[in-house]
Amino acid sequence: MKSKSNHIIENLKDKGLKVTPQRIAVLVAIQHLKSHPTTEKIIEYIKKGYPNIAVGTVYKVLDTLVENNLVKRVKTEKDIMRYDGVTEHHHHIYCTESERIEDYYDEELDSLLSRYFSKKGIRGFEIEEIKIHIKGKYRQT
Amino acid sequence: MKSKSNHIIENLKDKGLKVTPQRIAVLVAIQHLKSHPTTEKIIEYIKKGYPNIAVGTVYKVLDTLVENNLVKRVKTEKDIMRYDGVTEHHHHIYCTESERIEDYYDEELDSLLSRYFSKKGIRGFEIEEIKIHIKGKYRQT
DNA sequence: CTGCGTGCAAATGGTTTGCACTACG
DNA sequence: CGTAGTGCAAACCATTTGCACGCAG
Repeated sequence: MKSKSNHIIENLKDKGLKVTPQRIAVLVAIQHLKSHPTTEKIIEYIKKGYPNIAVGTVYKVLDTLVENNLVKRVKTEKDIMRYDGVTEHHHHIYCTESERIEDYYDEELDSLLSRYFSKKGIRGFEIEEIKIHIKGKYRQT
Repeated sequence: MKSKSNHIIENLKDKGLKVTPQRIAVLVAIQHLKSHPTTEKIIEYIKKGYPNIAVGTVYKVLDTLVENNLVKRVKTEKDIMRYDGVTEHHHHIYCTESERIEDYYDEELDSLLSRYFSKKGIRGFEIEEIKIHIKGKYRQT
């Protein structure tokens, strides 16, 4: 917990952002919840240890964090926003039966794709990032 | 236009949905607008030729169409919904400088991916669909 | 100190809902 | 004809905003 907070504090400082308990709380919440939480879930979690935080503040903090790439917004077909605390490149697995969204890391796939697109390219378009959305069902093994 | 409407009517009938002018108007609008329009854009377009349509009706029609796979919701990092009238499998190119979202078809890529995943798989997960999100910038040629 | 960040509460705006009415099949 | 679909307007609810206060740098 200490080391996590330190890491978080560094990240904020590196971006020239003021280090406030609210920002730390939001980052800790996202890391702890892991499951690409909604703003609601984040607020719910934070309120346990910090009942006075304002809802508006959480939204503002999230905006700031997204602008500074400390957190990402997750693409969804719903109109409720979800967040991702993992900043390294990764893909997402969407379960069609639940709200679950899992991370998917695959370097082999990444290099396959980057090879494919560096050869093929897209006319008039400069590719910055390629993310895969895998849709399907989890089955009990 | 005639042929388009006929095609649309068939699609509705095939799903066992009643064929109403409102549903036709929504489908025509999405096809005509092409650019993965927001609900607002769809309503704006329909009102030109059909000023009395109710906003609520358009939302209900869109829900019905999505449920019946005649239209898809487009994943976005914004909380405003966008729609896609193309039901064949395709990918999306997101421009980071504008709101543009373009379709991307690539059978070679599709078979590459399906080969890759049929070999590799994901433990405990049954893949239904793989979609690629390509993020970057359009450059003037 | 000095302004960025927060708390609070009201406002916004896309989307949903309930109900009486209409028209598709 | 009977019911699925529509129009309308009020309700909803996630998110935004404005402003006074407080704390990080």
